[in-house]
Amino acid sequence: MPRKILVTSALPYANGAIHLGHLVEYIQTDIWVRFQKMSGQECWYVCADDTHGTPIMLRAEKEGISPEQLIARVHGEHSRDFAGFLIGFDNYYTTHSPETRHFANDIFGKLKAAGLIEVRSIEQYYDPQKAMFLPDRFIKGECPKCHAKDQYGDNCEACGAAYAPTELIEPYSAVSGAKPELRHSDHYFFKLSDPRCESFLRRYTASGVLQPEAANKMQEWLGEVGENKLSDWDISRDAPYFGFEIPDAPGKYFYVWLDAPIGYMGAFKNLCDQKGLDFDEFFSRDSSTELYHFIGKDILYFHALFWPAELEHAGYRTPSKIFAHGFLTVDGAKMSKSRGTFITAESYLAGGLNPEWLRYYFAAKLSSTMEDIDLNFDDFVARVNADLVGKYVNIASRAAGFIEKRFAGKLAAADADLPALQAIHQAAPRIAELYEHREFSKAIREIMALTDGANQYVDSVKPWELAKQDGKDEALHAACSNALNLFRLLTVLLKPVLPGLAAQVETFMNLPPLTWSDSMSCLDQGHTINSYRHLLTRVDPKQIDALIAANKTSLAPTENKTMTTSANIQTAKAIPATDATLCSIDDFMKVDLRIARIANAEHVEGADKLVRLTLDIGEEKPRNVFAGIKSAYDPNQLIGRLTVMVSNLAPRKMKFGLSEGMVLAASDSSGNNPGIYILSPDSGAQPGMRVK
RNA sequence: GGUGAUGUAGCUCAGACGGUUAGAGCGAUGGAUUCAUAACCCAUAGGUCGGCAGUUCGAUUCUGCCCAUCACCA
Repeated sequence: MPRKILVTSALPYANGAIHLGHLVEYIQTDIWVRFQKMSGQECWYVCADDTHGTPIMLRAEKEGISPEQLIARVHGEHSRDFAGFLIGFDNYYTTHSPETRHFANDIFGKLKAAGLIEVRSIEQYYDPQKAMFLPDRFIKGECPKCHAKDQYGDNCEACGAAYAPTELIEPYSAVSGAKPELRHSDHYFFKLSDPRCESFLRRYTASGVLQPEAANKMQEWLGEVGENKLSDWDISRDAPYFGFEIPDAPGKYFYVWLDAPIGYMGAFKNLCDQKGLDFDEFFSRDSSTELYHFIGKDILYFHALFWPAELEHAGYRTPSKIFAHGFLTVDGAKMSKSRGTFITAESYLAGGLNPEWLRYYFAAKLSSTMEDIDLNFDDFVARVNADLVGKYVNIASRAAGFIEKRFAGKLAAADADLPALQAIHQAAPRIAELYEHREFSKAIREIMALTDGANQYVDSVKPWELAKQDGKDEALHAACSNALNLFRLLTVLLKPVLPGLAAQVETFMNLPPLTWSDSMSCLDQGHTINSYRHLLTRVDPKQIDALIAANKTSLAPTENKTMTTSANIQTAKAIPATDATLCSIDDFMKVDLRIARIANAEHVEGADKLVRLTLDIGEEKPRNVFAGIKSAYDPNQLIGRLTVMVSNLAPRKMKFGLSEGMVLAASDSSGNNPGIYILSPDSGAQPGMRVK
């Protein structure tokens, strides 16, 4: 009997782009789900956009569109980004849906009937100009502790102090700038302090649904027995608010954090309706199915306290496990827009980087703990290139040519006793355990050790020598067939992480979709493969540079200046050029070519062909250069690239400003081949280096 | 400020219930090789396990303090 499993990732807010930090979670979840599906379990993966709340409302207003239009657009963007990273949701829905509204009303009604909802008057800042109550984040003022100006209403970024918005000195509305006034309003509260909730949560959080670190954290929030540290949760907001209006409470809306997790149910209900699944089988109190939430550690509070308490007391099942992961840092530091490390999913894909590189890298670093993981770009390049291209893909590349050329694509029987092959068969169940327990980094470590074994095998039988010797056809056939069998097995093990690559391998090797049980078998004698094409390219460090540059919101001043002044030109005597069409070395040396970093590129208003480039060649001030490449390049894609410029070309005054040099580009002067191609140096070149 | 996590070779990480020479991959260096996208194979070098103090016959592993980084404090 397959297990029946429902899996969710946290709902991304419909107010911003998906970035690499988000992707840690979706990739982690997706790998786990793919592993379950490959293993024959009935596993459903749902998610949705989190669409409600004041920030959405205000953002839409600012853009001059309705909130519905905004969330529809963002839903498209998010779906595109997730698809680009091969995140295989069974349903990617929205919380602004009839299903979510239904369950929000339903849960609220049941909690109310259970006496766990209370109406209470609270005092809150109100913006008289916008005629709305202000969330803490929309009130600014002077920090009461350190007196830093323009701090948010919940805590101070300067000194880290936490306080209530009413403690701010000289508060003002971040929406209108008006001075907010305190007003009373009735709010609905979920009575988390009720003894029923407390005793349930003590049991629940200690029952093994949480990672040990998370359970400890909960203990801290729950306090000692009898301490009753839990306070009631304010779940309503006043109009104007983009969300669901509370039944029988005109002008009162569910707080976005109430309906967000309920969105899991909404998304799943919607899937059930599409697929004919039984919703109750997964959500009724006595359900024997499994429910898992993958989340970031920052939202543990909502998922481990509020959410289970709501479900429990509304008569639904509670989550089987809550899996919290850590944050992503980039090159050891928090993601930063100014450093260009706040990298969006869109820019990664647009830069031509392979999503499976990132999937592999994250897998190689993820564990079951809440520890943060670091994306170190040097490590990223080294790891992807060495492990995936150098080791794994290399096995197929080494063997496929011989099979194709010498044996018409037909495989010989695999040697079942081959140690490298046996090692994989034996390791597969252990690796399955590691996937199951979300110890992906350990799984990858094991798989790569097996991959090393496969390369060692190829090295030991030396097919390239066999190929040159007469009468060794059988040995050559066996060696390459074994290698390809090893490659197929490794592909099975990597498939949860690299589904796209695995699909390519399935095509190349002429296989039905690989499942986990295939890790225990070998291909039949005579199995025919298709011709091999490169499965994966290397990461070029230049792509990383371009990616970071493309994500820089404001250009930092030029770093790592290279010196350009001491060019130290050789003045050796050259043989004078005899032919007028030839150019002497001296002539050539007059042209001072430099490696330039395109610090900025932009359209030129009114120009048909020109792009304005800001080029860093290590000088104090970057050069302004106009290049006639508009027809071939989108300025945004140029930013951060290295190219070659003539740095000592006489400056030329143009209609749009002074051009202080030129960039080199290739084009076909006959016009037979359209297009313009600017040059790129090999990796390692630095801005300011001379080209000669 | 309080609480917690982390700090091990150039990089990314394992590990040690305290005990002889602390591991892996990558990188570096040397060799071998050329089937494979200069990939692969073999070997070598590199660490006083963040700092200080304590417990102990013995600590990198336990305790305390300190430093750094990160997170949480609804």
